[in-house]
Amino acid sequence: MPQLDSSGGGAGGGDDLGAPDELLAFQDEGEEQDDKSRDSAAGPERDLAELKSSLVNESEVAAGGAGVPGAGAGAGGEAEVGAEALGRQHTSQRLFPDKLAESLEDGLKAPECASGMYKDTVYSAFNLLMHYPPPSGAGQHPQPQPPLHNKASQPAHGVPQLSPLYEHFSSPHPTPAPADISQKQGVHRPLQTPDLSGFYSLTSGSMGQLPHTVSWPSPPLYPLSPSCGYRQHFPAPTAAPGTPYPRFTHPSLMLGSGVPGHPAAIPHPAIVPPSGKQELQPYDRTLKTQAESKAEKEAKKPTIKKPLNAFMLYMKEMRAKVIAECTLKESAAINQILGRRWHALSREEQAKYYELARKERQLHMQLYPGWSARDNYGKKKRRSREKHQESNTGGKRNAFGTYPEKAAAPAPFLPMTVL
DNA sequence: TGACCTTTGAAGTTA
DNA sequence: TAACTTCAAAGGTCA
Repeated sequence: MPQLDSSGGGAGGGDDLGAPDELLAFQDEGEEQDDKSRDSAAGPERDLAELKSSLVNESEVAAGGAGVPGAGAGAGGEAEVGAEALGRQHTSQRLFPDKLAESLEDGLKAPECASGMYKDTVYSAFNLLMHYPPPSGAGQHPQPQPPLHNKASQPAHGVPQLSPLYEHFSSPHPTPAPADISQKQGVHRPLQTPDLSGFYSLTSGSMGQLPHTVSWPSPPLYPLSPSCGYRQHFPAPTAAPGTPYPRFTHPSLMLGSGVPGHPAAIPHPAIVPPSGKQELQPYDRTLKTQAESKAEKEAKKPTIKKPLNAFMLYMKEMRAKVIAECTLKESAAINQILGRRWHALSREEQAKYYELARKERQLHMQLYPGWSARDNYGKKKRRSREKHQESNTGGKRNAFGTYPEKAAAPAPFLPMTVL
């Protein structure tokens, strides 16, 4: 049983952010330890074979109209997938009629996909993280944090995405941000610990949002592979001698255009305009009423993204690897593989990501004390997904991602709740 | 152009 | 409090 939060409060020194589900998940993991041991012993080839087998079975189900429940999920170590995943796999099979299975088949055919599947899992980011000082640890000099009254009061371009924390650890150039910058530049919400500032950098996914006005050698700085966000293999930026390495590693440093003395303001990628469209030019704006402008302004408030959970961090790290190994590109297919790999991970391996995710949540809380996941509710339009699900499965997906009407598998976390 | 697909986990909402 | 819903990443796909 991994001691995520109970062993001295973890690396973060706080149990408050330890997600209950982590422990629950591990409890569940513990019950499946035998299965996982068998999985591990069998090696990646077995996993792939099962995955492939499941896909074949799913195709058979699709073709025959009625398959054998559970057969598609494989046997033995895949029991966890079994009934619980049946609904999802039915769904996926339904939604990716042949393409998904085909793409997965193609990917699995690649020898490197099977051979390298579980090798060389890189946890360098986590290892670095483990040496990371606690956010509000002893010896620090916490600065007063002005409360976050509302998002409108935030700097319009100062919203980091927490995942860069993770990415930053993989960076060959962990550039600690100067602690004094936040003070000099009127940072809205300084970090408690200057060390933390070094873990915020621009993410891969939104690099294109950076304006070209930024005066540094842009190409080498950003992750070239938007799919993985890795930075560790990127060449060092080639700046002129004496040119300071561009530092935008902290949201406090990513100041908006309204900040005096900062012509090269950098909107952080985590600040996602809801529409993704350019704002109206000033002369266009005159055409709008004040009310409309106000409403528009409200709608265009920067979005603070949710911190990534353990699985998301795992996906972010492993996605590129899976893509390279399996020559897959469809995220849906890749995510299926990653989901299975995630289940195949040992508890210790998963614990690393849980801990990493806990760190991200800690940082997120420190940076945005007033932020709530609720803030982003409704920002994504779910057009007719519910309708699709209901019509196709006869019911809504429950909290465990299953469809109770079809998959009556017990809740995986039930044992822990009993305990 | 933007929702959908797919995955798990966290957190919010609802009954 | 259990059950349910939404969002987080990612990129191809499709309406």
